[in-house]
Amino acid sequence: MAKEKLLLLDGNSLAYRAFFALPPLTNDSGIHTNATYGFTTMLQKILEEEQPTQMLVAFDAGKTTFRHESYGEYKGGRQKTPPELSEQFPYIRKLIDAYNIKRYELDLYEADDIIGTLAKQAETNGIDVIIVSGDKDLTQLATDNVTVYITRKGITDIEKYTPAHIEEKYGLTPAQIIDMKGLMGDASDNIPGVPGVGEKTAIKLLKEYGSVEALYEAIDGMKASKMKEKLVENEESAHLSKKLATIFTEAPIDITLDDLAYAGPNEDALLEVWRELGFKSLIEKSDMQSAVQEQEEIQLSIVDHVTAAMLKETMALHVELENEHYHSCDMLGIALTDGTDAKYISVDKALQSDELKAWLEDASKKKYVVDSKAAQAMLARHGIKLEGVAFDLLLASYIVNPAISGDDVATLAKEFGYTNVQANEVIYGKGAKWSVPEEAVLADHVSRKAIALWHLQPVVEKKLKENEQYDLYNDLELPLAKILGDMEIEGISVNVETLKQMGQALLEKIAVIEQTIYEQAGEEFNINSPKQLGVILFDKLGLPVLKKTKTGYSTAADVLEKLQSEHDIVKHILDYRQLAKLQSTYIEGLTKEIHADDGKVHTRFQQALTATGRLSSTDPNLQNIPIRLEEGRKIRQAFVPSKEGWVLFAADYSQIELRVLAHMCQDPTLVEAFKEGMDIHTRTAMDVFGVTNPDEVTANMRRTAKAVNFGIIYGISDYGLSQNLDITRKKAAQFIENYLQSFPGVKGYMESIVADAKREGFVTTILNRRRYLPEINSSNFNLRSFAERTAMNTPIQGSAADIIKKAMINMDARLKKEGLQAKLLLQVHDELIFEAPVEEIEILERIVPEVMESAIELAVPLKVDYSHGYSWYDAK
DNA sequence: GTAATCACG
DNA sequence: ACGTACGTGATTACT
Repeated sequence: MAKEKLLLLDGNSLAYRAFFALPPLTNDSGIHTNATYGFTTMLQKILEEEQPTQMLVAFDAGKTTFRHESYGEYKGGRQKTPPELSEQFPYIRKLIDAYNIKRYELDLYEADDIIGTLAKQAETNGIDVIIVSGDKDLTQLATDNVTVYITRKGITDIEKYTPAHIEEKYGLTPAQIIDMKGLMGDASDNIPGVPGVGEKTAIKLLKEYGSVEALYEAIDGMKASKMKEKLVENEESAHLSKKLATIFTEAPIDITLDDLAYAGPNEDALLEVWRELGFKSLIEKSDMQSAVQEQEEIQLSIVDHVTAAMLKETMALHVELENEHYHSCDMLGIALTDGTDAKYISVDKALQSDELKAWLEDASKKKYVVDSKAAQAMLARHGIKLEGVAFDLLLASYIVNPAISGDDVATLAKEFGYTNVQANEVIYGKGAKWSVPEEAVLADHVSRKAIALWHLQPVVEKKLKENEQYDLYNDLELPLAKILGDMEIEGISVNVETLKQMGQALLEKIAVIEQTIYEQAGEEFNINSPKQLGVILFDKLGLPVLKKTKTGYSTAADVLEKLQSEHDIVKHILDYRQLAKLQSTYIEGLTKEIHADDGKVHTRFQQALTATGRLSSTDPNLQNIPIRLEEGRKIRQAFVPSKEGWVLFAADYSQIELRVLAHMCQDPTLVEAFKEGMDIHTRTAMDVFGVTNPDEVTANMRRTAKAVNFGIIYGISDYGLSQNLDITRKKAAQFIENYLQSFPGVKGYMESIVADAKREGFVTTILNRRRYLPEINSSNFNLRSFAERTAMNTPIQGSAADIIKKAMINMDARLKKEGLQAKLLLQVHDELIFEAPVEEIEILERIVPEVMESAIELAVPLKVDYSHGYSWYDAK
């Protein structure tokens, strides 16, 4: 049998090390994970390298130890453990348990003492011992059979202390480490030592005298010096300090070496904890991922013929898709359950069944689904109009907590403690290994999803009601999903020819600029590579470096703009960048997304993604089509109506976020300004610059005021404003102060919303959407400041999102009621884009502003601007 | 996969 | 003193 090897870990010390060595990390639920992650990687590495036969992690027990009896101030004056670390200790314990590693703590004793005691016992029994800690004190335990591993700066970087290494490093024996600490003390443990004696002096003294005791026996013979005085004066302290630093190797532990046998982790439990903590890279690296989570049996039947008897009044329905691109991918299967057994129906059978089609289209038959919009869009491609969605797990989870990420049923289910369903990755694999399994496996997986939905519907709805968010979910998000589905399915026509011509013109221009840049640089290089560009600009041409990134020089537009006067090449690079962006993203990228069959693009609006409640748009993103610069704006000429004689109609909220702010803070000046229909940036300029007449406000003053207003919405900071306006921080701070003095209501609101967030842990919008801010009470300045700005911004941005969502629902109803052909196509945060027959424009001009302005009544009026034209470009 | 950049509100 | 504007998505380069 191989020689036994005992690994002893200092749990507290390693957790602290990991916490301070790694940047602040959090998982999807906002729990900090830097200590747990560092601890885990360290553990993984050491397990692999050492292959121990026995293991234990020791922890410090409560606050007081036997050392406090002889010295009350022991470890006094220590900083309180940061809450971001405290919250991680339970997970570290969970991790250790999942590894099947013994952990131990003992009242009145520190982890050191437990480790010392066990190390001694093991050595007596001829077992090799390795001790791992971040605390050098432990090196006193080193012997020929006991090696002490101390982590260096990182956590996986380790220095191995054997007696020989200690001799080499300090010229001392391990036992003399204690004497060294007795003389020099330890600030972190509040051990006094002898003032004025540091590491160097302590080592010198010990080389000469051997120990603290021997030193004091010989002290009379020492020649008079300042140091001798200090030593004499602090003799008592030296002895006490040595005593405190001595690790006790006779602790009354009630575990034996036999209890410490280590035979490897419980892989399922470990994966479970890793998933909870969001250690995706570790899960992927490990070969445990294939380990199938223990699943309860389910009752399911694969049906050949859908009968009316199978289709109940209320059922969980799952439509399994190949991937997230539901406008183009395949459907893999369908499962239904009413809480008894589950029915799995293959795609072929499902599409042949008129009974199923009728049931799916029957609004009175209630369906519990996940991602109703995806199911709606997929079924629509097969001529089935999904109706009667009564529960959508994706949306409900998002409302409970928008930080919950992922659209996999397994991921969402787990948030609510339901685990009887596998992650897609487990069933299909990922990347190149992705494949659809045999039907039995697929049927089981899809059925489990339906069963999960059935179980979760009451659980999640209860949670929504507890948080008073059921209305937001049921009356806003759920009906909105269907409207968004209709919009996506409808799509918007894009003229390929227009794009093609623009692309050709762009390519020619780009080629010319490219040559000019190469000439001015004196060589050819990849202009698209910031790294290569940096070398040309800052090394070769010697332009001044104004800003750096983590990896090198910054070549971002704001930096280049400041360098324009330095060299002609800069302007050309800016032009190149602008045109290259248009070409790659908006000409080539957009063209790829045009469906060949209808000449349209069908974006996907992500409804359960943003932290604030906004939508986002992907494949293609239609919410960032250029508008600010004329060259880019022309891209909009390619967006056209789908029918002859139709036009595009666009309506946007004017200053919706500032109006929301006015409503929430009730600042009299701000409210009044909106009620009187004033230009809000001019009004702000008057207050910030102290002028009484709007005519005195210059264009520049208004521009500055506009930036201040943005700053207010974003959670103002003087630095941010100074960067934006390219002014000094001091000036920016002055503007902010002027603003807050002029609008005391805003100041009060900002203060109270941050205070609320600190108390409740979350902020809310007008319709009670929540965003949790776990870092609002962090002791880390950056994290806390970020959370504070978020607390100020989210209610504003989120409430604006609430308003336009409500407007979309009301608008959809209104279009139906009026019997119009006009269709809503796009939403871009504060604007709605429709297409309509030209003869309906007059009606739209009347009803769209009316519906949008009355979506939610605020303390200030909402204002909507609108226009129409043959293309999106012309609807300005 | 991450970083840098840039498009939008 | 700390280092920053809020919220997104796509492309490219590079490891």
